[in-house]
Amino acid sequence: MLAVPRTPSLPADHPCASCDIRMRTFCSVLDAAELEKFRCQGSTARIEAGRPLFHQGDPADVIFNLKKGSLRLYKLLSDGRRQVTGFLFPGAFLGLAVRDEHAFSAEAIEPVEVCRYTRQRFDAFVEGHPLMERELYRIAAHELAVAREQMVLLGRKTAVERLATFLLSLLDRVREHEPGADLIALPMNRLDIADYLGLTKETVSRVFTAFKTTGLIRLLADDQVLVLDQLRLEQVANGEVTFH
Amino acid sequence: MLAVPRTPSLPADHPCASCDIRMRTFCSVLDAAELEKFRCQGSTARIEAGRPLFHQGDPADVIFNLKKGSLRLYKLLSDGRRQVTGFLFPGAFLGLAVRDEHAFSAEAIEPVEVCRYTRQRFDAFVEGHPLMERELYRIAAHELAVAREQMVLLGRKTAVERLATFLLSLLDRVREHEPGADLIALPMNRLDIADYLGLTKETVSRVFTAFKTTGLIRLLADDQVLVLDQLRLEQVANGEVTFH
DNA sequence: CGTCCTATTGAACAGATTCAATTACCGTGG
DNA sequence: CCACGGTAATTGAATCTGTTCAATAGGACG
Repeated sequence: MLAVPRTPSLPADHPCASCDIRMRTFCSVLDAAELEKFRCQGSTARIEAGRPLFHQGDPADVIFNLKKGSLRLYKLLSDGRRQVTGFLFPGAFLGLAVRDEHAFSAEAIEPVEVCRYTRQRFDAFVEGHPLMERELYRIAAHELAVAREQMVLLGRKTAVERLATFLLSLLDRVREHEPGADLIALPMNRLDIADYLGLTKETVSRVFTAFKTTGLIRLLADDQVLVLDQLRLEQVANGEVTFH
Repeated sequence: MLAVPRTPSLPADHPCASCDIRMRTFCSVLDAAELEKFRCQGSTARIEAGRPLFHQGDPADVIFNLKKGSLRLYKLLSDGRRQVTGFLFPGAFLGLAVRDEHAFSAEAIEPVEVCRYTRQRFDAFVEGHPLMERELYRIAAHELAVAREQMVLLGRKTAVERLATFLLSLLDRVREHEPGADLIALPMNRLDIADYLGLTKETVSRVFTAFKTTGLIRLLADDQVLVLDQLRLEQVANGEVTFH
């Protein structure tokens, strides 16, 4: 469908020992026995940094559960312009498309570990569990809300507001696991961030510098960002501060 | 939650005689008796042009089924910047949020007729119909795909590409009902279109003029657009033509 | 026919991009 | 441990697309 460079298919299967990251989400809707029945039907695969899980247009016959690492999801225009529609982190489900073809590409940003289920098997499992159906709907509706929030960012926010918003969303995610944390990992590069925020990598870089020199953040080694002034970052994200 | 001007609540109820536009969609998953059971539990309301159905932050306790007219959905930033996240046309469902508060506002663009169901009643109905659950998931997943396509438009397309894409999407919609048609109704004004495409009303106006003078479209009275050269409009939408 | 609102057009401006050059960083090998 | 090489990030300057502000034209309606 799209003329994008293909890499060979995923590495060979080996049994999945503990693919229960996302499964925990389903604990609330499935009893232990049912959960166990589904838990280890998948197989684990490791994917190295930069490698695709699938491309836009590929048949959507596999469901992924991201166990380790991070992914970028993106869509391409025919001339190569790219829009990153999202980043995925451990616990995320991927491949829940209704269509039989993927509408976007997924690539590993860092070395990744995923648990894979055939769509057939996943569908069969869901078939017998109406509450799973509801949970899937809940997930889709949440992603829809996130996507619409991103539409606001892309359509109406300035470069400075976009990056501030992005950093705060990453901070939120970190704090789900470590309340009070102020250190953000940035596994994706500037181009990824730019293509996610509808900017260029140069603009992203410049805004990072501006945030740094005004004392909002500190850029550390190993792709890490320390948030120094969350309050002002929030004001910047909401356009409550002119910033120049 | 948001300081937006409120208008009084919806006009008084009156019985719904034939709220079956969207119900047809569910025919595939419900038998006739079940469908009938749900069909007329709603009440019809008329809303005049410019009036809201609900605002961002309002409790999401009503489900709407759009029977006549068109709606704009939008989100506001605190300083008044607006992002229109979508336009709704007859047959559309609205209010299917998972959260208990609306994440966006909905306003009538033209005089509108909706069928309303209480969320409570709708949920109760869905509860007993697992296939409905699946259908709702299907709808949400489709809207998610549309939202991501719009992210590409907002993040990576030029003004000219955006408007061409928009016109073609409207043309698609028209042709679902009238194959081969080339006349598009534009009930929304330039500002609505601009806020949907992440542009200003002036830019939208300028691009309309450019499309007109290059023979792509003709602007007719009564907010109608005649598509004269669909092929070239598609090339423009896909950036295959420089256009200047 | 006049009023009001929307749409169009024009001209100056600004934010972000583009293109180019420099610097920083990281892994590798000596 | 340090020099080297390659990639990514940063910085600079010119350019450009789209915005802003302002004025004019058009259209619906009383």
